[in-house]
Amino acid sequence: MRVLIVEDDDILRDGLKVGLALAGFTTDAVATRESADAALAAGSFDAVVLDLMLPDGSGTDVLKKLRDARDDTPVLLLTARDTVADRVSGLDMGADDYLGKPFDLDEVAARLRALARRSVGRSTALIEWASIRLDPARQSVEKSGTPVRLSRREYAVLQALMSQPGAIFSKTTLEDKLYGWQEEVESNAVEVHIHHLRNKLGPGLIETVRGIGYRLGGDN
Amino acid sequence: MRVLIVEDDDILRDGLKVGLALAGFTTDAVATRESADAALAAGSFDAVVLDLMLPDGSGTDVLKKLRDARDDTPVLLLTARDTVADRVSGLDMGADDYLGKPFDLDEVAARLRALARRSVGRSTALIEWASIRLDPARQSVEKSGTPVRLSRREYAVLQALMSQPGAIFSKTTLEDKLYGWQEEVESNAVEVHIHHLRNKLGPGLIETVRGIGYRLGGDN
DNA sequence: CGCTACCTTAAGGCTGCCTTAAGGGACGTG
DNA sequence: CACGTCCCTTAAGGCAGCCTTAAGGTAGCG
Repeated sequence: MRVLIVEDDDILRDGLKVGLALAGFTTDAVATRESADAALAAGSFDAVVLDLMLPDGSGTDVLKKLRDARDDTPVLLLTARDTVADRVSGLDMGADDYLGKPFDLDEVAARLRALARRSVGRSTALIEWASIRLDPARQSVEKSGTPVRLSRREYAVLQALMSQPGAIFSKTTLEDKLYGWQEEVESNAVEVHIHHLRNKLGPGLIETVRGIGYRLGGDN
Repeated sequence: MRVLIVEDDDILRDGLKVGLALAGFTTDAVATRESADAALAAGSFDAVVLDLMLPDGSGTDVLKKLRDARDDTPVLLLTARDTVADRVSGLDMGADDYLGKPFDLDEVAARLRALARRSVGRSTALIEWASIRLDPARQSVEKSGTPVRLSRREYAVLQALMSQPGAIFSKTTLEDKLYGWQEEVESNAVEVHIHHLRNKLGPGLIETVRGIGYRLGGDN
């Protein structure tokens, strides 16, 4: 779950970055309209947290540009001006949700989870596949009812795979979901995490599609 | 856009009905949990506006029942208790959005539009021919419903053939689809892959057109 | 009957993945 | 502040599966 944060206030931006990281999101943060456009054009995000007031323009411009490019990435608007008219116009402009400042970090995280969930066409908050159950809100995983301790990276890999059971994720795609720009990885880290996941969750769950990537498959 | 309103307060319910009608929605309104369950089981709605406090139970029960039935209809929760904890739990329970009372009708309408917008789309482009089904998104192939494991090259050959069922593909054309311009192949690799495909998918599917190439043909 | 195009099979090489282990950083604890 | 723990990354070696190649066999076509 990779999220782009667009917020010019340094303190708020860092707060969001830290808070969402704690909630299990991978984050990239920018402060200007221009860099937001660039980031959105370059990387693929699962959601965007977008401040309306930016130094070099309005967040609505970013939103409009995104939608004009037929990009459906869920967008959560943040704004100080919290009037109903603002909300309505923001939502009708293509935003998916709206929060007025001051906001609560837990609520931002919950709304992002709801948006991401809906964007892949799923309704329930729990994700289940074979004997595995994953709870995004609690960042917890169970196998056949017994809890399994996963590290953060392991959890992130599993969540990505379970977001679309059966779909194939290339190693590059998984890296994109695990790491922001800063922290680029130049190795087989994903392979190692997959290996640890297989140890903890049993064989047969994560299939290798040689030359292409990984996916959830079979059962057991 | 057909919306189900679940709200026990008569005044609020009528207000929602009128307001949403003015905003262009078709509405059905019920007042109890039981009738909400019945309405959801019977009709198909594009969205649900759901009050949490109902005379004969909680709105969360309705929500849970809906999601357990694998119904993805977007749900907008309404509630008087507007604490952050409530919102977070509501969203993580499978609701798509959340509004505290008092709310503004325009905002309800805008949020419903945002929900409905997101819930459409997502079509899978399967290619089918005879008893073979190919899913480009998953890079998977089924024969008569049972999955068939193909290697990357084999899959590439089959996808090429199925992209235009019945059309003839020369070996050169197929090679072009399999290999970049860099890596030239000087052998009968394509023939071998065709052979493996026939083994896995059965005879009769891939026809040889002597001197010209291959194509999908016949059936079975 | 000979030629050509294609089929079939098997073997070798190579790419990509798995596995393991070591080093370093973050975090908590004494 | 030092120490221990956990986790994450990096790197190296080994293994397996796939792809290609090549050689011999078979069917179509004159």
